[in-house]
Amino acid sequence: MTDEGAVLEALRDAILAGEFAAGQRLVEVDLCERFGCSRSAVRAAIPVLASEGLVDVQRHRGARVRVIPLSEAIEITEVRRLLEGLAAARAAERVTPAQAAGLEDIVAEMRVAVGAAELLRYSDANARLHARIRSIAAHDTATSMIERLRAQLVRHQFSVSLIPGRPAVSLAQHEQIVAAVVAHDPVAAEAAMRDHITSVIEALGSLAEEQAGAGRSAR
Amino acid sequence: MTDEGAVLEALRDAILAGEFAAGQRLVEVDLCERFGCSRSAVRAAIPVLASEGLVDVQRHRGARVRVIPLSEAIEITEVRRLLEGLAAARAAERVTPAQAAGLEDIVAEMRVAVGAAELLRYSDANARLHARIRSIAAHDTATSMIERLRAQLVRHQFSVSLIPGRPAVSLAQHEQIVAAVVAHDPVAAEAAMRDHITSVIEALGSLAEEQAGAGRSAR
DNA sequence: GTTAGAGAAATTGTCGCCAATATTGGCGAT
DNA sequence: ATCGCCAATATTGGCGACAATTTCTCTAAC
Repeated sequence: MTDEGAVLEALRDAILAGEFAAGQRLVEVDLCERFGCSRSAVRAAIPVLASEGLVDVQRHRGARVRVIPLSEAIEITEVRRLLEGLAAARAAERVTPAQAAGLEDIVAEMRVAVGAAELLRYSDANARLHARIRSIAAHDTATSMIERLRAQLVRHQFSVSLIPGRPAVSLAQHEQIVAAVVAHDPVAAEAAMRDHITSVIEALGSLAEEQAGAGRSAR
Repeated sequence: MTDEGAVLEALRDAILAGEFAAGQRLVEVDLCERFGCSRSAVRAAIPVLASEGLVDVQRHRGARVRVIPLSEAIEITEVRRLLEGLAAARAAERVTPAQAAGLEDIVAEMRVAVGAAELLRYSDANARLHARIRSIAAHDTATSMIERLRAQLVRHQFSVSLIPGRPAVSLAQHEQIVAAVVAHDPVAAEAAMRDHITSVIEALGSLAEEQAGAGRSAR
C-alpha cells in the first residue's frame, strides 16, 4: 500500500466500517502506521474525504470523522429520495428480462431474510437491490451522488433498520418498487421509490424525537 | 498565497473562469509559478478538484481539466432539475416578505436586461436569482450539490444562453417561479422550476443535435 | 518513407526535514 | 482551591530533494 489511491480507499472503508469512534481525531502518523505508508499518502487522502463529507478538517487542527446530525441525515435522505426516484424511473424504462429476473431474485432473498429475522442479510440484500437498480438506470451522475450520500449516513441507516417492525414494512415497499420496474412503468416505479424513502425519512424523524426525549430525561 | 485553501480556490476559480483550454493538461510546476506557491499546495488542491469532477487525474500522468460531453451535461441538468425543484418548493414554504421583495427585484432586473439585450447582465441576474432561492430554501445538502453540479457545466450554460430567443423564454419561466414562491405555493414553485429546467434540457438537446450535424458536415 | 527501439527530458510520486500552530501540563498568583 | 499565564509537547503545514514513470526525440533498420 504505497500508492495514494489505495490509502484513500482503505481509509474510506475504515471510516465506513465504523472503525473510528464518532468525532474521533485522525492523527496522520497513526494512520501511517495503520496502513503502512508515509504521511504523504494520508495527507493526500484526507482532503478528498473532506470534500466527500466524511471527515472534517480544520487548519492546524487536523481531521476528525464527521458526525452527521440527524437533522442533516434527514436532509440527505430528502435528496436521496429524488435521486433514487429518478434511478427507479429510468430503470423501469431500460430494464431487460434478465435484469428483471435478477431483481426478483433479490426480493425473494429479502423475503427469506425477513422471515428468518436475519437483519444483516436483509440489510445486505437491501443495499444490493438499490445498487442493482442504479446500475440498470445507467445514470452516472445520479449514481455517483447517491453513493456519496449513502456513504455519509451508513451509521444512521443501520439504526433505522433496527426499528421494530421496520423490515416488514420495508419489504413490502421493495416489492412494489420491483413490480413497477419489471412492469416497465416508470411513473409507478418513481412513486414507489419515493414512498419507500419517505417512510425512511419518517423513521429517521421518529428516531430524532426519541433522541430528543432521551436527551431531556438524561438531564 | 502560501496556504493550501487559497490555492484550491484560486485554481478552481481559474478553471471556472475558463482560463484553461478544454482538456488542457495541468502541469504542477506551471501552476506553482502561476500562483506563487510550491508544489505541495497544488498537489493538495488537485485531488479535491478531481473529486468535484472539475479535473481528471491519472496516475503518473497528471491532471487535465475535465471536458464534460453534452450527454453528461444533460444528465447533470436532469439531476439539477430535481434538486432545484426541491429548493423552490422549500423556498415557497419559508420565504419572508423581505425575501420576496428581493426576488422580485431580481426579476425586474432580468426584464430590463432582456429588453436591452444585455446577455451578460441577464446571465448574472439569473445566477443570482437561483442562488437567492437556494439561500431561502436553507437546504444545505441540496444547495451544495446544486453548486457542485453547476460548476461542472459553466461552459455549457453559457452556450445555452446564446441560443436566439432563449432569454425571453427563460424570463417568463423565472417570472412564474418567483410568482409561485412569493405566493407560498410550494407545489407550483416546484413545478415551475422543473418546467424551467426541462426547457434548459431541451435546449441542451438541440445543441447536441446541432453539434452532431456539424460533426457530420465537417467530415 | 515508415516504424521500432533506445536514450533523454519532463513530469509525477514519495520521503524526510524543519517551521508554524495548537494542545497539554505545570507553575505561580490571588 | 481556582484561575490565568507560560513553557513543553504533539501535530500539522510547507518545502526541497530524490526516485519512479511517462513522454518525447533521435537514430537506425527495414
